[in-house]
Amino acid sequence: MTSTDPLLAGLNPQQAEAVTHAGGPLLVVAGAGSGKTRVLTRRIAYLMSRRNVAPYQILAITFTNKAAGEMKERVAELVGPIAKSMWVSTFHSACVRILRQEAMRLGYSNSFSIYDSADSLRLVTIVAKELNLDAKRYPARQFQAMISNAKNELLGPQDYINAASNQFEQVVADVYTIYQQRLQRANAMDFDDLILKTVEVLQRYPEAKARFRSRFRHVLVDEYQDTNHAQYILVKELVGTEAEGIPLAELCVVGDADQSIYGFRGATIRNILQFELDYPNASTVLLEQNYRSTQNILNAANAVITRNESRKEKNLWSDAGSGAPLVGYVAESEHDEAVFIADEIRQLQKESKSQPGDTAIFYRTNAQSRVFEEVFMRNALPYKVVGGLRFYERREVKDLLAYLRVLANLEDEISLRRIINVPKRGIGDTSLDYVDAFANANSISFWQGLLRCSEAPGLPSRAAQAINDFTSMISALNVLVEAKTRPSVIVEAALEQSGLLKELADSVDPQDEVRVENLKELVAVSMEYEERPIEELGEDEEISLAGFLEKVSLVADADEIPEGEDHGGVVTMMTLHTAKGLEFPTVFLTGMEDGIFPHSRTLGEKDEIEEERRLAYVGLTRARQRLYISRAEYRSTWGAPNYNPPSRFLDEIPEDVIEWRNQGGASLTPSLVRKSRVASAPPPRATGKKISVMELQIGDRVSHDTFGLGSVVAVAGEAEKAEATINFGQYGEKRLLLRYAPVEKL
DNA sequence: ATGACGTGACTTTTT
DNA sequence: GTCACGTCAT
Repeated sequence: MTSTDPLLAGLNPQQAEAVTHAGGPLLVVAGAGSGKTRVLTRRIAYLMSRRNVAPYQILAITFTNKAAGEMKERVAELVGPIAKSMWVSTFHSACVRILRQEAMRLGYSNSFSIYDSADSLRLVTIVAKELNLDAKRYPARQFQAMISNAKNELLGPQDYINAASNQFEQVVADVYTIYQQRLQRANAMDFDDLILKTVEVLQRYPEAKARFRSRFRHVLVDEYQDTNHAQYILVKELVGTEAEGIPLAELCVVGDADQSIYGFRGATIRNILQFELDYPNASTVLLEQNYRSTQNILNAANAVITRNESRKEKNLWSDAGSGAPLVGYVAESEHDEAVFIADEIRQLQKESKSQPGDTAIFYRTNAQSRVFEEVFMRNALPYKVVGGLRFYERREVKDLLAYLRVLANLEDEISLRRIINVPKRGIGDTSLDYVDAFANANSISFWQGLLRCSEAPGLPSRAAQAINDFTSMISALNVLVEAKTRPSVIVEAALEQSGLLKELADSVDPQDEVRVENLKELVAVSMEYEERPIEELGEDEEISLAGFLEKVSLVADADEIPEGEDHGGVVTMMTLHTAKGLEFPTVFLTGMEDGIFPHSRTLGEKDEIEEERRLAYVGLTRARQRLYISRAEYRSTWGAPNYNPPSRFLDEIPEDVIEWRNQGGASLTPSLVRKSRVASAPPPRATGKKISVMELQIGDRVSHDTFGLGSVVAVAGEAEKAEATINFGQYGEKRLLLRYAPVEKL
C-alpha cells in the first residue's frame, strides 16, 4: 500500500480496505486484538473528511457508553470537533433518543421512564400476584426471563398467545399481556422495549422510517456477534432494502464469532455467520494480524478456541515475539489464590515489570470478587471492582432516583410504590391495595388514584390524609420540573422535601453515614451532568431531568472502569463478560475449575460449553504481555468447601507455552494443618453480636468494609460506647462507634 | 403499620 | 453466608 493519505498511515492492507470500502454492506471479521477500534475510528474519519459525509449522517453503535465516548474523542482527534455531532452510542441509548421523539405514536409520552431489571421484576411480581399465581410454582424471575426472550425475538403479547403451545406458556402469555399493559399505563419501558418499540415505530410508520433513513446514511455496528434478533432487525430497518425504493444506508459491521458471549440474552452468532446471506452483495474483510499479545498468549488462546466444533477456521498471528511463558498456579483454596496474586503483583512491581494499574483480574461470577477484595484490602493494594452491586443499585440511591423518576413521569407506578412510604409515612400495603383496586376499577393510573384517594372505598381516612400529604409534596416538587429547573436543583429539593436526607442524617447507624455520602454523590453526578460542554450534546439533546435520568439508567458496568492508560494506578477486577473489548499488560485469569469456569450450569449442553470456551478465549486474549492462570483445589461456595476438578480449558492449553509454579496435590497436608489450627481457636460466631469491643490505640491500622484502609487518629469512650476517629484517606476522617462499625484491626 | 425473627433460595454472565 | 421475603407479635 503506497498511499500517502495520513488517515491510512500505519494500517495493514486489510485494515485500509475496511477503512476505504465504499458502496455495499461490509463485514469486518476482526480477530481479537486486530485493531478493529482503530479501523472503525479511521473509517468514520475517512467518511467525513474524504467522502464528504456529514457527521449527523453517521450512526455508530458500540457496546458501552464508555466505548462510544472514546470513539467520539478519537475521531475528533482526527477530524476536529465537528465529530461531536455524530450519533455514537449503544443500541439502547440510540433507541431512547429515537423514542424520545417518536414514542407518542405508540401511546407513550416523551418523558417515559426506563425500568431496569429490578423494576421490571417488581412489576412482574405484582402482576403474577394479581393473577393469583403461586410464587413458588411460578417464580417471577422465570416470567421475567421468558418475557425478555420473547421481546428479543420481537414477539409481542398477542404473538405469544398465538404461539403458546402448552399450559405453562399460556400462563406466561397472560402475565406478559398484563405486564405490558401495566408498563404502558405507567408510561414506562423496560430495557428490551427500548429496542422492540423502536423497531415497531420504524415498521409501522413509514414516514418516521423515511426520516431516519434519509438522515443516517452510514450505519456502523461494533461487536456484531453479540446482537440479538431484535437488534438485527433494527439495523435492517435502518439500512433498508432495495424493494423500498429509498437509497440504502451504507452498512459496516465489525465482529468476531469466536468472541460471542451473550447467547444467554438472545445474541446469536447467526447474525455474523450469515451476513452474506442477509445482505447479498456484501463484502468481507478479514483482520487476522494481532497487534496486542505475544505469540505464547496467542498460541494458548488459539489452541483453546480450536476445540469448538461449530466454528469457522481462522488464523490469528502476531509478530510480537513469543514473550514470557504463561504462568500456571494451583492454590489450595480461593484465599490462597488471592494471596498468590497479591504477592505476585507486588513482586512484579518491585521488579518494575508491571504496575498495579496495568493489571486486571478476571473471574467467571461476580461473587468471586469478594475474596480478592478482602486480601487486597489487607495488603493495602489499590483495586477497583467493576460491576457487581453498582452505585446506582444501592438502596438509597434507587430511592432518590425513584423520586426523580416520579417527578419526571407521574404515571410511573413502580417508582411511586417504591417511595410512597420511604421514609415512613404510615402508608402501608393494605392502603395501597385499596387505591390500586380503585384505580383499576376506574381505569385511571395509580397516581390519579392517589390524587382521588378520598373516593376510594374502604380506605381509612388516616391513610387518605397521609396520601394527600404525599401527593401535595410531589406536586409541589413537580412544579420545579415543569419550570425546567436545573436537574441538580431538583435533586437537592427532592432530597430535602422527601425527608430522605433527614431520616438518614438523624440516624445513629454508621451505615447511614455512607448512605448520605452516596446521596451527595448523586447530587454531584447531576451537577457534572449539567456542566458538560455544549459541543458534547447532540443537536436535539437538552439538559433536563429526563436527560439526567436517562444517562444514569443506561450506564453499563464497563462504563465504570477507571479512566486512563494506568487505570488510576489500581488493579481492575471484573467478570470475563465485562472484560470484553479491553486489554491489559498483565492479566490473571482465576477460578479455572470445572463447575466454576466452565460454570456448572453449562456442563450439560454442548452449545453452552462452547460459549464458555469463547469466554475463555476472550479472557486469554485480553493479555498483552503476561498471563497468569490459576485454580484452587477447594473453594468455599456458600459455607461448605467444595473440591472442584481442574477446568477442562486448562488441558487445552499447550504444555510448551505455560510454566507451572505449583502443580498442586502435594500441598494438601499444610492445608489440613492450617485448617486444624483455625479449628482449635474458633473465631467468634459470624452471625452473633460481638460481646466485647476491640481495643484500638492511636496509630493502629484498621480496615473497614466500606472505606477500606485507615489509621486511628483518636479514641474515646469505653466498652459499648467506645468510639474511634479514623482517617480513611480519600474518604476523610470518620468517627465510628466501634460496637457497630465493620472495622478490623490489622 | 411496623419491626423482629426465621426460612429459603441463591450465583452464571448484562443492557 | 447473605439477602429477600413471609410470619408473628407489638
